[in-house]
Amino acid sequence: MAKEQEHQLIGEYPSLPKQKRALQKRLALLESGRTLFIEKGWEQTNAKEIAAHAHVATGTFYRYFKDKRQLLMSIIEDYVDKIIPPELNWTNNDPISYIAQQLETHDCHFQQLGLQKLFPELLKDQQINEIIKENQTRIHKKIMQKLETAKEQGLSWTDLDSSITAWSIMSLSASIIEINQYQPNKTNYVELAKIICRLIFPPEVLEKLIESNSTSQHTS
Amino acid sequence: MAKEQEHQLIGEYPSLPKQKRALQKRLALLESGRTLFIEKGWEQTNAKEIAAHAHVATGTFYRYFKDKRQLLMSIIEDYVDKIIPPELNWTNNDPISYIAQQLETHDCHFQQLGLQKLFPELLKDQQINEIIKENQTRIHKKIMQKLETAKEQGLSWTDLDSSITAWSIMSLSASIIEINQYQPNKTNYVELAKIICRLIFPPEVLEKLIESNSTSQHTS
Amino acid sequence: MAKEQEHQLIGEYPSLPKQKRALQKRLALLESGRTLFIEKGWEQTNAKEIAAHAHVATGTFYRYFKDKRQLLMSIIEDYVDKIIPPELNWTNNDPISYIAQQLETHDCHFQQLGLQKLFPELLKDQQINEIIKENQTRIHKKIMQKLETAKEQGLSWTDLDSSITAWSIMSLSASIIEINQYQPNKTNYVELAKIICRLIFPPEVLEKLIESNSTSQHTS
Amino acid sequence: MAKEQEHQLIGEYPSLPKQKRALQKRLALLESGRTLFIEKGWEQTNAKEIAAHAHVATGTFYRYFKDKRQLLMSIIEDYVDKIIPPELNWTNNDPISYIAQQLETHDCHFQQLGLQKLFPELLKDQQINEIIKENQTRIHKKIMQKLETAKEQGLSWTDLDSSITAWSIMSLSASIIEINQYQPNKTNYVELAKIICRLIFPPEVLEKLIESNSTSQHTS
DNA sequence: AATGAATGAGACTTCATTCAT
DNA sequence: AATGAATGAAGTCTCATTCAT
Repeated sequence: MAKEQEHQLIGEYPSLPKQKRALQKRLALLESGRTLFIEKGWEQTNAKEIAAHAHVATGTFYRYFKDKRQLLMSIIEDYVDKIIPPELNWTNNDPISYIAQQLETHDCHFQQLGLQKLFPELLKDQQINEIIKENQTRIHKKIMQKLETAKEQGLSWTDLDSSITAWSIMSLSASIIEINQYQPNKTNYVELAKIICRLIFPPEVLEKLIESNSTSQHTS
Repeated sequence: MAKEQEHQLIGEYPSLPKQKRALQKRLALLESGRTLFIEKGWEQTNAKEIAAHAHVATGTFYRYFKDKRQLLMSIIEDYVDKIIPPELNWTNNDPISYIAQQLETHDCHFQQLGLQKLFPELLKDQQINEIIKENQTRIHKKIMQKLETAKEQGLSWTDLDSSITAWSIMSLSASIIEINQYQPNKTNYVELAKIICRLIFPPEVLEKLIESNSTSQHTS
Repeated sequence: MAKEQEHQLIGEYPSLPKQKRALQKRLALLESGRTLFIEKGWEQTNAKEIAAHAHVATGTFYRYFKDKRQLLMSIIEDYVDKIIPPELNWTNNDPISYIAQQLETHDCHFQQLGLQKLFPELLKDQQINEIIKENQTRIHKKIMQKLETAKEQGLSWTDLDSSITAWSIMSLSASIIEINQYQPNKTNYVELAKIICRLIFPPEVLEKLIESNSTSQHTS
Repeated sequence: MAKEQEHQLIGEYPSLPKQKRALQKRLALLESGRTLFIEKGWEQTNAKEIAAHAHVATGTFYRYFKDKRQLLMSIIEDYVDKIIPPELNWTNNDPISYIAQQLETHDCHFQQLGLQKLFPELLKDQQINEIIKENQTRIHKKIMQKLETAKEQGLSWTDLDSSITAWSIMSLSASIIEINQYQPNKTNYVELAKIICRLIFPPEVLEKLIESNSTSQHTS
């Protein structure tokens, strides 16, 4: 803001189109909201503070957001996919390292957003709840289909229910965040990946998969 | 007030009711609080309503509870162990049916309490959070020890990290509630139990365990 | 309850029973509201001020009144009959002095209430508007009936429409307030009464009425 | 702003628009304001809406009007004479039909403006109040003078106070609007005119006046 | 001149908690 | 102990008006 104003006085306006500047204020509010929600908690943060922290007037807050909740909604809108366990895709890869990497990415995103503390609050919102549920269902379906395919190809366990296995995989994926809180360790990703793989592949199959993928990578 | 508090431990009730009627009022308030919190949500319920619903005066509320939060704390105090994933003990049992039954019990308790809706609120409370964390850690330790023992006895997988496996088991146990919400089914308990067992025992071990236990049960 | 409480403590409290005290607060708020509305105007007065002026907390205001408007409603509720033109009854009286006296009473009430300034505001309220309209219609009906009777008895003009005359009488009655503002004078009441009488009685009839009433009063 | 105001008379427009387009905007705002005030009420209408309805920006509103109130003032400025009871002039006419026609004209104007709903608001404005009062006084004076003249010529009642009669006539004239609301009827104008005439002329005088005027009209 | 985003004072209201009875 | 009226801080949100472009 300081920079901008320097240019204004001199007369060479950066001349950001109105919409863009407005967009910036909106973003400032979003960021300010996210920061404060994480820092002080949802209930402990009020619209006035969010506005002040974003260096705008209270009224401006209400130009862009109906209320505090809508701000929260907007904050997570773009990140819905990141607060949802990753869609694990193990085909054509070394499953363990692939999954481990996915877990790490998911965990990083989540941590970066600092949304852990907001998560409970999010769940209260029916709309958000629905979005999350839909995504969960969608992902569950994809994972299940892959499990079925794998089963048909004789790659996976035959005695486990695909649907429950899919939910389990999702649950385990999500748990990486909690595990890292209790017991932070770089190897958690790999270890959890191994566990997830155990739910999918019998050990001998997994070995072959790793082998073949590492070979193909070698050749390629 | 200062005086009174000197005589009290923090978190204790403003006055320990010794008479029956008083105890009844306290219980009425607890029940009233639980009902309303579940029905309308924590924030949407106020002290006046809780008191009214319990057929006492607003002021009486504060004779039994320091504030609204303490009421919530008291509500869950007795149930902390029930909102925590069960401590799975598979020794000397058919692991699958034993775990399945544990899952069912846990799920039932949880559902009955209707605490799902309060859970997010609970997590905000540092004190409760700590209690939960402690319990989690304690349970994790126990499970891990059993896993280690099992490993030593050659009963369990040797390539999985015991600690992460223990967390995974806990995570899966807790996920039964969510799974039942997405896909209600009586067999979920058994299917999830199978999955948990897969993380512990190689299939051939599990078979033997089941066999021996059913035999031992026959003989006994 | 009031009695009981007097005996509880030494008994020398002003010890107004709860209800009574509450009622007093309510009255204080009503009076405070009336005063401030008249003094500063409706829009310029807010709930906080009304409460402060009545020496109660803001919240107390909202225990007794839903909002500012409801306070206003309550203020005038009891006075609705006083802000409505008087119901003129001239039978068996010296019409002029009777009407003059009625006008004076009405004017005094109105002035005392200081409601002139609030009147415009009152009219905005639909509910109040309806009450006023109903009363107006009721009074109009009564006056008209009397006019009809008088006409039948040959006491009143025969060429004037009773309904319009009734409205005119009401309008003139109400106008005393305005007239007194423009041109304050003790004789206004009598002069306006004369004018109203002119709309009802031909001069010769009026004379006889006055005469006979004054005679009957002498004899009685 | 300070500078600008120095060059302006209080109550004058921030800038006197000299160009056609500007004038049009001003008119659009006036019309927009009038419409919305009537439709939604004074308090319920805000500057933003008025501007939007006139297809100009919010800021433009304040180029033409100091504030919302000034807009209202400007709206009625041209119509002040129309919200004031008509100046009844009965000389050289059939008084009844003349007055009836005046009443109708007044009523029509008033209705057309839709100012009934704004009236209460107008009265709050001191400036407007004064204008109205001045006009009322002026009209009252004129009517009274005519009454005095009539009295001298032996045309009117001798026992009625001219001043009060004048106020009464004004009050009755104004009441046509209310009467029409309660009891809409085309003949109201004539009937009320008759009543007003009764306050001025004794029946026999009125008859003669009507006769002579109709004759004179015939001859002319 | 015109624009419309920005401002911020302040209105209204709720409710956890206290206190007089 | 019990009562419920009273408190008043704190929150949400509006809108007349200003201001940068």
